[in-house]
Amino acid sequence: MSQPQLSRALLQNLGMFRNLPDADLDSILQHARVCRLQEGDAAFLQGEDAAEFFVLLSGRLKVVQVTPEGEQIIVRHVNPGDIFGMAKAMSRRQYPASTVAVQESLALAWPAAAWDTLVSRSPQFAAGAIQTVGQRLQDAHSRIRELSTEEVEQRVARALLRLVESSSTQTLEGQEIDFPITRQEIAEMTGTTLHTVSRLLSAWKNDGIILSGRRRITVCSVDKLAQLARAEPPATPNAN
Amino acid sequence: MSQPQLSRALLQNLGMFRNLPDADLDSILQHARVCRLQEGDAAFLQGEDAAEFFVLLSGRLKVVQVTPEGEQIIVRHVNPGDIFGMAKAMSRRQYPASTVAVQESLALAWPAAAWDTLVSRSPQFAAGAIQTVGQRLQDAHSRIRELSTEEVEQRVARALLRLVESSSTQTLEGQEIDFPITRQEIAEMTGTTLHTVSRLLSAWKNDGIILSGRRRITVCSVDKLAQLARAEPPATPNAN
DNA sequence: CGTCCCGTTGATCCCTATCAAATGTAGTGG
DNA sequence: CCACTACATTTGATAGGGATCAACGGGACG
Repeated sequence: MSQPQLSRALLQNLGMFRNLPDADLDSILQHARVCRLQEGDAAFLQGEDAAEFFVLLSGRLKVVQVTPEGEQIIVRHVNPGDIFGMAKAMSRRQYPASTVAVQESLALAWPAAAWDTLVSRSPQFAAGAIQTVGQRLQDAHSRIRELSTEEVEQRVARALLRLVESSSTQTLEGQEIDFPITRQEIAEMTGTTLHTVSRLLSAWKNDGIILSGRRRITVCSVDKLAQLARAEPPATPNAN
Repeated sequence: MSQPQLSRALLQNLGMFRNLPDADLDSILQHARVCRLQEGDAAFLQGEDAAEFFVLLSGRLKVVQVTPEGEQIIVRHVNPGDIFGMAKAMSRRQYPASTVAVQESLALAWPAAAWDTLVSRSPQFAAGAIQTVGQRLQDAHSRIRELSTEEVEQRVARALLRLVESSSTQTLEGQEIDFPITRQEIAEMTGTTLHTVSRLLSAWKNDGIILSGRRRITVCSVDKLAQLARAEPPATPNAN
């Protein structure tokens, strides 16, 4: 089991691992398993026994729930540096969702038991975990608020903005989303259908707000998109 | 400042406070402030500085967010034994929502600083907090899934079932929800309008599934309601 | 006994899901 | 290098679930 050299540098800037002494970090790294994922591979599946928790080093994952009726929704995306699969830490037996790579990814995995060790060894780690979960709870509440009160157009606009925010690259034309994404997936993020998403994106493409190809989206005008996300701009923004 | 006698018994069965030595519990109780709330009173308001966290001893609260446009949504209800207002523990400066009594209530409040003391004194306390927040995150994801994929009727049915589950009393006619609740509030829980809720409840009343008066709801047939929550029963459930 | 809320019920409209094809685009294997 | 296949996207037509607009009725409380 000769692990590749895992550097402390991987973890020590990762929020929850901050404030841990180097010795602890080293010991933690020794128990880590490296987890390589090709696009489409799952780190784990909904309902599986929550045996491990993970940190994403590189790439991008989506967290997916399937409803009893077989529909999918995307709960969130996992970015490099994020912890995921903390089910056991929340005292869940099984993972409540599947986590799937949307591009080639690299993660570290630890046996769930290691969690308790970490928490008891460092109150800061526990505090970091609470903060992380708390942030996700905030995000979830935001989405609930949006799903409850906003129209599809605003929700889709907001979803794009979040993607730009969390993982996009500046290009000549604008901010390009770093990983391949389909209309179907955007629909699963916003509680609508791929048809409606397609129509919206087509309209926005006509207005020069975005560019898009197969599984690629570039946001040209973040401002106009933010405008749309706020509210329906009254067709005539006042001759002013 | 002669506090009423606060018994350890109030806390020691409260999940997060379990596993704390009696001496610690006593010391914790000494720093608690008693917080009495009349119906309609707020423990704190959205946007206020998160100076305290709370435990509800008796009564019932609702956690409410207002959107930029002034619409309200009910994030969750707080039941006796629940912790609320943990914003500071999640490193939020301000409370992200208001918390308002829907009936006369009694709570304990601690200065936010006490949180860190608790976490560092007891890893179990930290673990309990993570579990609590994790459970709420699960619940939030369930709601997102429902808002994304289900129809209004199912969502309202499910909301009623949850209320029955968490705070109802068996009466002659069925399970009566313990606190006053309006159609408007149910609408705010389910992302719809009071009109639609009223229509649904009227229909269900006709079918003998519920009884309702002003701000009062009794569920007579939990089974039929669960049926409705699952899916639209095809008008003819098959002559079987 | 009047006023304030809360609840009920019509009528109408419109956003968006659904149904149905056609077109485009990558990848594959011959 | 091209035909073939699988998957993504686009676009039209249609229908329907709920929101919205508008009144009215009824119980509680001062």
